[in-house]
Amino acid sequence: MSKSIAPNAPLDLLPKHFDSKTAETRWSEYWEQKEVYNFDFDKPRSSNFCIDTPPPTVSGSLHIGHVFSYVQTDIIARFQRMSGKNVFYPMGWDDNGLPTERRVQSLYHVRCDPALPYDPNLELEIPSAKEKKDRARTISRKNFIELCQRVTLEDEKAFMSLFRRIGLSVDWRLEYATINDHCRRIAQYSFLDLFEKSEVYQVEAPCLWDVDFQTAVAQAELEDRELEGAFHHIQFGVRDSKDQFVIATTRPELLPSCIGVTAHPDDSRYKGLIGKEAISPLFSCPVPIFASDRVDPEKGTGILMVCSFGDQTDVHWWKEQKLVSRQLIGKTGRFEGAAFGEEPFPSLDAETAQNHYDQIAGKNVKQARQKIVELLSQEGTAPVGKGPALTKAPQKINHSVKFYEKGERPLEFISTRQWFVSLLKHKSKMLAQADQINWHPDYMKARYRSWTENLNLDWCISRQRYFGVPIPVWYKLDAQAKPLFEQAILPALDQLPIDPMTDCPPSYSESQRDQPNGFTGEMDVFDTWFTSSMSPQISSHWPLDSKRHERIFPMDLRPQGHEIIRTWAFYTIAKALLHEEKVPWKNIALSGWIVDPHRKKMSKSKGNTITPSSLLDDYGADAIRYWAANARLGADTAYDEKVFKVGRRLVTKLYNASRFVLSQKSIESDHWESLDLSFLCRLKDLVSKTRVELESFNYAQALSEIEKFFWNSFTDTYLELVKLRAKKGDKAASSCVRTLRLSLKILLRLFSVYLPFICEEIWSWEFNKENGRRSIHQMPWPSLANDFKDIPMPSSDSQFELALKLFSAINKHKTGLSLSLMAELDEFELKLSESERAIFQFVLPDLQAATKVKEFKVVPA
RNA sequence: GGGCAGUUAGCUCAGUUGGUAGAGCGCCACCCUUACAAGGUGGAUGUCGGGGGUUCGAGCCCCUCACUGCCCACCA
Repeated sequence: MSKSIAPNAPLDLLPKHFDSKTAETRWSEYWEQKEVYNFDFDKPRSSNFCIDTPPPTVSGSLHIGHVFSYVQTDIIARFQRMSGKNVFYPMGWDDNGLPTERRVQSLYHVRCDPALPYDPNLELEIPSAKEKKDRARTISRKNFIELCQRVTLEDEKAFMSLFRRIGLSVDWRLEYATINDHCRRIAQYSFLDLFEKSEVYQVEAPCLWDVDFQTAVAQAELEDRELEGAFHHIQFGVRDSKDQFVIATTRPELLPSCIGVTAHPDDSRYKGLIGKEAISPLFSCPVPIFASDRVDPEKGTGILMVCSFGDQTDVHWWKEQKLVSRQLIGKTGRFEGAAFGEEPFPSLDAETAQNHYDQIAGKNVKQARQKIVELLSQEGTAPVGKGPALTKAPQKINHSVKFYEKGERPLEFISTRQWFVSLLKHKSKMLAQADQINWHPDYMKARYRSWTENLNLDWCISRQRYFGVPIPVWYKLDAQAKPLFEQAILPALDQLPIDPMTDCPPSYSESQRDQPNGFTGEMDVFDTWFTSSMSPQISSHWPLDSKRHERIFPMDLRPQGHEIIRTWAFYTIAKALLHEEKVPWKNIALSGWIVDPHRKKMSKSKGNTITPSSLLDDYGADAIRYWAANARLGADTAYDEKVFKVGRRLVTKLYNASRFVLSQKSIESDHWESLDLSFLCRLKDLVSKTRVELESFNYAQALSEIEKFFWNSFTDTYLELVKLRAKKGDKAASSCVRTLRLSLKILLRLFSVYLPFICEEIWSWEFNKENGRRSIHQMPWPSLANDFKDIPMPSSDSQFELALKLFSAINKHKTGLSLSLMAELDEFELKLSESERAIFQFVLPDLQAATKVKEFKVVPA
C-alpha cells in the first residue's frame, strides 16, 4: 500500500518520481481487494449501467488493438460509475471455435479423429520443430477438447493479466468463458427456445462448405478475394441437331456436374435454343436449355452452363428449374466416383464419358481443372466438327471468389444436412430493431442496414467441428439404424448442458445408442456466434434467473469493432428479437481500428502487430490509455508512438503539479480572492462541458478539454500566478491554496477515468482521508452542486481571462529580449480596454508577483 | 456497380449553429525558474484535395470531380 502522507506534507516527503510499474501492481491489487468495481445485484434496473463487454477470442495473440478498444469502454464504465451508476462490467473469453482448434493442432501437432477412442492417459509434450515435420498425430475428440481447454486456460490468464495491468474496471466475479457449463447451458437453451418457436430448422441442401476445415459456414463468414482466373470457351452440342454454341466458364472442371444451360430470354442469338437439350462435350450429357433474366448477355458468350454447384445462382436455378443434382465434389474437395450412363449421370456415350471421368475422379479442384482443360483441348472432343471442345485459349481474368474468412481455398457449395435459424423472414423486423438502438457513431447503422437488406441465406448454425457447444439433439433410429432426422429428441431445460454424443436422451438407455430403433446423438457443434450472440443473456442468466435478467437486460452499451457488425451485432440483435422481441442494448459504440503507418489494419495475419507489454514497460499503463482515449469512436487510428510520449508527459506533469499543490499549507479561513473565484468559474465550465461529452460517449473530446484546461489554465497560468502568494500564510494565501486543492481534487477525478493509476496514487496522498479512505474511483463525478457549493461563484471568468492574457504577453516580451522569466522589469506598458481596466486591480497583485514587473503603466487600448 | 467515412502545418489529429485557420509532436530561438530539464517561454510553418455555386462572408452549406480506406452487391 502507498505510504500515507499527512495533509500539507513538505515537498520532500513526496516521492520525487512516479514509478508506474509498481503503482500499477499496487493499485490493481488494491481495487480488487477493496471490491471497488463490484456490481451490486440488489439495485433496481434504473440505477444500473450494463455493459456487454466483447469476449475476446483467446487465440494466444495479445496485441495493442486489444488495449485500444477495451480502454475506450473502460473510460465510459468509469464515468458512469462515478456518475452514480451501478456498473455491470463483465469479462468473457470466447474460447471455443476454430482459432483454438487451429492453435492446438499446430502447437501439439495433432488432428482430431472422432472415430478414435478416448485415451485417458494421453500425455502430450509440445513437439520439436523436427517432430512437426512428421505426420500429425490423431487423437480422439475428447482428448482434443481437453487440449483445447488446456491451451485456452493459459491464454485467458495472459489476457486477464493484461487487462488488469491496463486498469480495466471489470468486475472479475462476472468472468465467463463461452465453453463453460453456464454458457453451454444458455446457448443450448437458446436453441430449444428457437426450436419451440419454429425458428430453427434442418435441411439437406447445398451449403457453403470449406473443404479444408470440412465444415459448413455462414454467409456472414464469407470473404471475397480477388483471384486470377480464366474464361474457358467450351463448345456444346444440341440434341438431335447439328447446332452448337459456346459457353464461357471459369470453372471448366464442373463440366461433368453440368445440369443445365441458360441464356437471357431476349438474347436473339440463343432464342431458338430455349426448350431444347444441350449435349456437353466429353460426357455427352443431355441437359435442358432454359431462359433466365439473371443471365447477362454481355458477359462471356451470353450463354452459360449451370452446374451443381458453381455458385449461389446455380443453386437458385437448380431449385427454380427443378433440375437434378450432379454433385461430384465431395466434402474433402476431391471429385468423387460416378457411374456414367446411370442416373443421375446420363450420357449419350457412356463409355467415353466414363473414360474421361476416370481421369478426373480423386483429383482436387485444381488438378481436375487442369486435367479437364487438357481433355477439352484434344482434337475431336467438340460435339460438332472435328476440333477441340475448347474453342480458344483460356482468357485470363481477375475475378472475386468467395472464401471462408479463415480459409485458404475457395468455398464450394456442397449438399449437406445443416441446422439453420430463420432470418430472411424477419428482415423488416431486424431493420426496425436497429432504429431502437443508438449507434455511435450514427453512420455505422448504414452497415447494419445494408447487410440486413442484402442477406440472402438463413443462418447456418451447425459446424462439423469439435471444440464447440454441442447442438442438443438426438435422433430416433429406424429399424435399419438410419436416423429419422425429422424425429428430433430434445433435452429438458434442467438437463442442460448436454453432449448428445455422451449423454443419453430421456427414456432411452445408453445401450440403445446407434442401435436399430434406438437413438443417435447429433455430432455437430454450434457456430461460435450462436453462443456469443447470447452474451447479454449469458450475463443476465436468462432464462434461469428472471430477477437478475430483468435488472441487466436489455443492456445499456455494446462496445465492439465495426468489422463484426454483420456477425456479432447482427446475431445478438436477432437473438434478442427471436427470444423476447426486444433489443439487446440501448447503445452500440463502434471502435475504430489501429492501422499501421501504411493505413493497413493491424492484425496478426498481416504480421504488423505490436505487443503491448514492452510499451507498458516503457510508457506506463496510463500513457497507453491516454493514447487509446485520443481516438474517437469509429475513427481508425494510425499507430504512433509519439502519442504515448505525450501521455507519459501528462502523467509526469500531473504528478509534479500535485506534489506542489499538496505541499502548500493553508490557514482556516472562508475568505475568497476574486481572481481565484474567477479561475474556479472557468473550471466550473469545464466540469459541465465534460459531463455532456462523456454522457454521449465522446470521451476523446472530453479528454481534450480537460487536458487543455490542465495545461493552459491550471499549470501554466493559475499555478504560476499564485505560487508566491500561496506561501504567505495569510487569508489571501488561504484562498489560493484552497482553490488549488479544490481544482486538483476536481481535475484528478476528471482525469481518473483516463489515467486511473496516477490519479489514485495522488488521491491516496491526502484526499482519500477526507472521504473515509475511499478510492478515487468510488468518488462522485465532479458536479456544480457538490463541488462548488458554499463558494460565492462569479458569473464569469473574465478576471482570469485577463490575467492569462497579460501573463502571456509579459512572458513573450521577456523571451523576445532573451531574458529569464524570473528577470525583473522596471516598467511594462499595458493596453487595456475599458472593461479590462475595470477589473485590472484584481489581477494586479498576482501578476506583479509572478512577472516581477515593478510598475505597470496602463493605457487605453 | 451502390453506399459510408475521410482528404486541414513536415507527422498525428481537433475544428461546436457559416464570422480573422488550431493543438500536440517535430523544427528553430531563448530561459539552469525552489512542483516539474522526463521542464519552461516564445517563434516559423497552411491556396483547409481540385473545380463550380449559395452567401456580405465558406474548412463548415449545395453541386461536381479526384484520391484513400471501409461496407455491400456482382461473381457464368
